[in-house]
Amino acid sequence: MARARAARRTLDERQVVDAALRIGDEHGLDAVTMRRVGAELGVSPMALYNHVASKDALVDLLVDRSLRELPAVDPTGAWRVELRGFFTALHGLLTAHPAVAEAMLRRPIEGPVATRLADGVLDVLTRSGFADADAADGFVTLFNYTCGASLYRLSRRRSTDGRLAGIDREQAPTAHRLRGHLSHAADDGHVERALERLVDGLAADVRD
Amino acid sequence: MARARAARRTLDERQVVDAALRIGDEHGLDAVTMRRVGAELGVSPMALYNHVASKDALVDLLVDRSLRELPAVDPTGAWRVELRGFFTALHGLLTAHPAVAEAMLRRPIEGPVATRLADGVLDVLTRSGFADADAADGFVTLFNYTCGASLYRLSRRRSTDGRLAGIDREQAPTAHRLRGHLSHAADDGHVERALERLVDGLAADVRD
DNA sequence: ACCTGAACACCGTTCAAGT
DNA sequence: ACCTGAACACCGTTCAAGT
Repeated sequence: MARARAARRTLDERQVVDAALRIGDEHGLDAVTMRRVGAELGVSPMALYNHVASKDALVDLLVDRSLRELPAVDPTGAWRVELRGFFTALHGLLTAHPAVAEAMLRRPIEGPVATRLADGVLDVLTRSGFADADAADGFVTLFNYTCGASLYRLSRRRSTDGRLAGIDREQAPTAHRLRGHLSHAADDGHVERALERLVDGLAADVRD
Repeated sequence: MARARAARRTLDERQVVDAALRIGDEHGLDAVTMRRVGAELGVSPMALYNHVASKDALVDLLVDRSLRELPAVDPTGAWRVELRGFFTALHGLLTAHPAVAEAMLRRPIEGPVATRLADGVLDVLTRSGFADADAADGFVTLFNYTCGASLYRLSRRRSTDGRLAGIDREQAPTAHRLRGHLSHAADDGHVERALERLVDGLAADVRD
């Protein structure tokens, strides 16, 4: 009974990152401040510096932590299937955790989890007959599109009503007429279809 | 002579936005603070609020201002040529003005210039036989890729040495071997080639 | 009509001090 | 070894005051 009480409330990196992720998911990356994370953990802001080097380092850890949710690709699998699966999952992650999408563009991502995931994608491509340069180009193209698509959806969500209401019918008649389609272009189905096309487009690079 | 003297140093919105753009291009978007823009203009930070509604509004104006550099698309032109030209120019703009790229993802872009440009792209697509939904999808896909590619290059530039040095050879052998190619995937030539492919991929949507 | 200065409620981070 | 409180140099913005 004596050793169970008080629970030895020791802080560690994992708790700090989890708290930051919680706040980020709920209130956006801007809400992730050292003061607020400290408050969430019932601790002084300065206590966090015993476990993370800086605010920037905390954001990097937050990204790397959440990337763990992604399934690794099977390097021996069919490349089209693996790529579609991976980037669809990445897009799902980024739209489910907008703070991660925000963080990925504020900071270069070079954490261990990100690196391991990229390695798997590149591996399946080179094993499938892609030259090194084509594998790298294909990966980066898909990655760039996926981040862009997540950000586009995020910005739609942040927009006044998410429906592109600000478009002037006189000044921009076509954009005005297509405003509904422009909003829906961020939907899951459309993104998945675009990813499928991008993946298929890489087929021209496979050497026989 | 009497009315020429003292030059009636009146501040206006244009001067404020120009100063913000100057600071952003040189020192990044984070350096664009009301205090610093005020200092650049030799004026109190609070003077700016007579010409822009808020810091966020100033960033929106900064984006819209710099988008003016882009050439409008010719709605009667050949859609492949027009699209390639427009998105290549957009990518050039975003890499030349990193602050604009940063701003485009922090804020939804709905300014008048952005809207007019989008209208031109959508117009050339619908005139060329694209259904409304396909035109919107195609535009958004290209836009997302272009923003993503600009951010990727920006993050490479921000990286420790821009060469992906942090990749562990044991943990991620393929990524390590391809690190040179991964860095170069952000180069102009590679982005233009990817844009060309994306544009060509849309051809399947044209109804005859 | 436009500008200023002081003030408020925030930031990240340093540093000396506590246990 | 870990945590705290005060302090510093910043933010955006409000508000009363000046011209």
